[in-house]
Amino acid sequence: MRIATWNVNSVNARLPTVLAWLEAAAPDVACLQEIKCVDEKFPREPFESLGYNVETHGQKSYNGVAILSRRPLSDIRRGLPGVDDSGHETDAGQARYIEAVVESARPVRVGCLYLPNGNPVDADKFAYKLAWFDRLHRHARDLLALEEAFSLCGDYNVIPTPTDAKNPAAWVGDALFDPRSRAAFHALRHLGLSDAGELGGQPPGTYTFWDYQAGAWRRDHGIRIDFHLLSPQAADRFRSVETHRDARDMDRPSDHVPVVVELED
DNA sequence: ATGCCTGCGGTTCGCAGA
Repeated sequence: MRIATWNVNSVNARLPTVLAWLEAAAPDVACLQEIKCVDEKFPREPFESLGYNVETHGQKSYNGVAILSRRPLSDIRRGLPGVDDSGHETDAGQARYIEAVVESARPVRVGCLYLPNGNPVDADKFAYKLAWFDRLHRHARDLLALEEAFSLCGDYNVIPTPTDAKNPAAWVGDALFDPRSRAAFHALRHLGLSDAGELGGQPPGTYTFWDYQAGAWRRDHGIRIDFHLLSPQAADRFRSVETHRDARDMDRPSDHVPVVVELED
C-alpha cells in the first residue's frame, strides 16, 4: 500500500496540478492538507473518476484536510479528541485532522494532519500550536495502545533538526524552528513512532517545502516539514519512502511536495 | 530592515501562510 501526504495549498486552485500528479504517481491513498474549502466545495467528482473514495473535513478559506483512497475507508474521525488544560476545545473551528482505516487484508489506519503554523512566537497562535501538539500526542498514545499499523502523516510545521533546513539560521525565532516546537515533535516520536524518511535513509537536503518568495525553490532554500510517523506495526511493513521533489516544478505548484511511503500489503 | 509570492474573500486590500 502506497500512502501519500501532500499540502496542496487550495485543492480548487490546484486541481489540474493535483490530478496530474495523482494520475502519474497513482498512490493507493492520498492525504491532502490545506484544501481551503468547505466539504460542499470539494471537487469530489474528478477524484472519484480516478477511482478514489473521498472523505473530507473542510473549512471556509483556511485549513481543511481530506483523505482519498482506492480502497474502502472506515472508522472515520474528523478532528482530534480532547480539550486543552483549561478545559477549552482547542479546535477553535479549525479543520486540521481527519483519520480513517484503509480496509484491506492488512488494514492501515491513516491520520491526516495539518499542524498549526504558530507564528508569531509567544502570541496566542504559538500557544495554540503547542496545545494542538499536546492533543496530537495524547491521541497518538491512545492509538499506539491499539497495536495497529498506522501512519500519522501531514504537514507538521516543524523543522525538527538543523539538517532539515538549507539555512537553519534563517529560521531562528520562527515558530517552525522554536525549541518548544521541536521538543514537541521529538516527544511525539519518542512515544515509539518512526519517521519514514529516517527508515528510508533519506539524505540531508530532502526538503518538502520551498517558499514562493525570494527564489527559495531556485536557490533550494527548502525545509523538511512534511512527515509520515509510523507505528511499530507499520514500521515493520515499511518498504520505501519517496519525496516527489519534481512536483515543485509543475505548473502552478503547491509550495509543498508529496511524500509517499510504501508499506507491505 | 523590509518585502519578496500565493490564495481567499470580497472588492482592488487585509489576512494567513512558513
